[in-house]
Amino acid sequence: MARRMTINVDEAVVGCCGPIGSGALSEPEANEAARIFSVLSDPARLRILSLIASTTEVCSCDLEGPTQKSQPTISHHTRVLAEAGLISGEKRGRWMWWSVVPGRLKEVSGILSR
Amino acid sequence: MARRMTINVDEAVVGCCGPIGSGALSEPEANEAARIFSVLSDPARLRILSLIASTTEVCSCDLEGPTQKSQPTISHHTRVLAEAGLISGEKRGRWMWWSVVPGRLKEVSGILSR
DNA sequence: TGCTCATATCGATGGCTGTCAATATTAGGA
DNA sequence: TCCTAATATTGACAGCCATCGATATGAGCA
Repeated sequence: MARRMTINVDEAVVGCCGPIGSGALSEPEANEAARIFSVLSDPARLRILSLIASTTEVCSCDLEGPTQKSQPTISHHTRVLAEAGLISGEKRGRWMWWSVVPGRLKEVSGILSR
Repeated sequence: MARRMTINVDEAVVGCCGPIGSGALSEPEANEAARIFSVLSDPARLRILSLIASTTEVCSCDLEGPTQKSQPTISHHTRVLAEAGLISGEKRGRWMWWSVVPGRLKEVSGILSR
């Protein structure tokens, strides 16, 4: 049986702040935005995200090869991406399948508009 | 007299990679993209960027107050932002004036599209 | 040329995090 | 209920970086 697993998505993050050019960011706004971008500031994590975003679904086991990272490291990165609301995972049998959260990437990129 | 100062803008960064959802990022592409996002992953730096992006020009001296950071720290952050091609500075007299580089923010946000 | 002031650079430090080995957990199959 | 396989968690460590005090640079001014 399939279960939707959305791990600890911080709801407050989802609409953290308006465009960066419309008024100075408050300290909490800046903290939240920085936290999102820090999730995107790791090469391995970006490659994982791009692998998932380029298809509909990717198994955790198919991420070790392309990224050349150990299994615990992959697990760590997918968790971080999920907690940031960028991807969500579904466990089917022994396998974990990841897919991007629709609209989330657009939301984050919206921070950078003026 | 005014001089345009563009500090060490890495040209190769400008078009580092296509949208994150159109094929897996190569290792160099991921490295470059991660480097850009790491520049955006600091709260103080984001506040500085938003202060500059919300007006046409901001003096370095006007960044210490709102951010509550020391002068060396401000100088460090503006340098990092400039090296990432996000802002550019112009020295007039004793003051350094910063403004956003047109189109650069849009370029970076483009990485996050599918 | 001195003096002052805005900014830049240097050096040191504390905290954060990416990484992996070892281990735990959980699901399917016999 | 064992065994195996996929993933999660834990613990430890190394490298990076934000921060600031001290100092250097350089521009305006008298």
